[in-house]
Amino acid sequence: MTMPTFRDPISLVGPLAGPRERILETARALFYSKGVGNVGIDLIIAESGVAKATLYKHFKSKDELIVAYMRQGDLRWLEWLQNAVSRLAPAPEGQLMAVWDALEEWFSLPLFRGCLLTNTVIELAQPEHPAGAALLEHKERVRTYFETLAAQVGTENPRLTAEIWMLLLEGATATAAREHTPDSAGLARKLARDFLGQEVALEPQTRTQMLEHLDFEF
Amino acid sequence: MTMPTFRDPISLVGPLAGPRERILETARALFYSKGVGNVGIDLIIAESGVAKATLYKHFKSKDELIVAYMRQGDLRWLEWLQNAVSRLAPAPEGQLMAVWDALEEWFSLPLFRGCLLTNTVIELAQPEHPAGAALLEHKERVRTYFETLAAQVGTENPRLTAEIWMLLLEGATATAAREHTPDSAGLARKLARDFLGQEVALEPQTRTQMLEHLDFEF
DNA sequence: TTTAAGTCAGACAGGTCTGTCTATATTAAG
DNA sequence: CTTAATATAGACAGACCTGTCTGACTTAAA
Repeated sequence: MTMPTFRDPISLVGPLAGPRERILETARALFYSKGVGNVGIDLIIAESGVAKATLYKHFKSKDELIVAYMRQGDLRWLEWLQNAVSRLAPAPEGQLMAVWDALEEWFSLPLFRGCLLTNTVIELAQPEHPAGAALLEHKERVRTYFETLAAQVGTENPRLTAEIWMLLLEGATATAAREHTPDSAGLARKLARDFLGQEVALEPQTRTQMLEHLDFEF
Repeated sequence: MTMPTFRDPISLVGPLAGPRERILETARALFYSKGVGNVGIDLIIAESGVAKATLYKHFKSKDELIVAYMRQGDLRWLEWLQNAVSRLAPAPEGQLMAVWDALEEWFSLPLFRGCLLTNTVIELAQPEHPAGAALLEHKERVRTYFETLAAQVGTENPRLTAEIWMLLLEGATATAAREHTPDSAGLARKLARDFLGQEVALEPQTRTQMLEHLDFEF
């Protein structure tokens, strides 16, 4: 009498993924595009094909699911950035500036809507919510990554360089999301290049290699 | 039998303000601190002391109230910025850089939570919502103001300068809201100063006057 | 084959939200 | 004073939301 459980063989996350993965993958797509406050639990279970009791077995509350969604976004985005930078600039000298090329790719995605974690914290608007801490940890991870890239090319002050990269990242991201164009990546690249032109103190050979990377575009 | 209508003589907007002003003032405080999605109509009418039918007489829907809230925030914030800049730098040569001092004041407000319009657009997450157009118009107004300041001090490319000011504004605002400190204003000021140091081409006398303004702090 | 854990489907309670409506009270102009 | 416009208080419908619960089904290991 009862139909056998339906398992879509080509669903988004695949039939082999467990309920937790399917929930998180569905939450990622829906939360990011519509905002965490505009997506109900009922929609997530419908889209993921998971029972409501199963969702609440894996996540005690919607808030907990939101935090898990942010943690996942944290790791996934940073991993994507690092891969994109390595792909765009195989040589270490160009990686610090290749950040802006990677961001331009990100801004060009049709579904781009700004930083997942920043958007969530703004939407929740609750200073005590654990989402705030998750956001700070994410940005600190990104800043540290920038600092290693800066140290790699021998900038005078890798910490300052990383903080400037963060500021330009925030500005370019907010601008790209608002204007629906990736142009702000080019402006950030220009400011970053000007800064490096003043601050970088390298052995002449490495410096020349690096400045070659800075010259294309803009 | 019925109590006379109560009018708090020292209420936020004052007893003389009409219902529309009281609604907008209450919406401004509540929407900004808690987010437009986390504030119900019932709360606004309770805090403003206005009847629900009156609110829906002045605003056809909550969406319309949200847009009016954004338009008000647009004009008020820009007016505040212009006043702050004029106060901080009475001489025109210093006004372009005084923007960063004004922003530092803004970031230092206890209730600061980022750009009112940007936050609202992020929260709504609806590409077709008129809030998006209101945001673009606001930012264009700000950019134009920066361009006049840049032209005032004779920068080589006022348009480019204004766009850089916008990018740094976005970055510093997002950072200050996240970190709960006004420090990002200083970093934006440094980048802005470095840019002007490269780009400004003025008669030597004006240039000297301006660079004096750039020297304090950082 | 039995058993235990995990999953599914969906009803349900209790709350919140927007927007409408009724009925009364106030205000201002003629 | 009369009248028309406006404001007030609050009930209400209809929708949506989170989180709990029941009961049946599936799966895998003992």
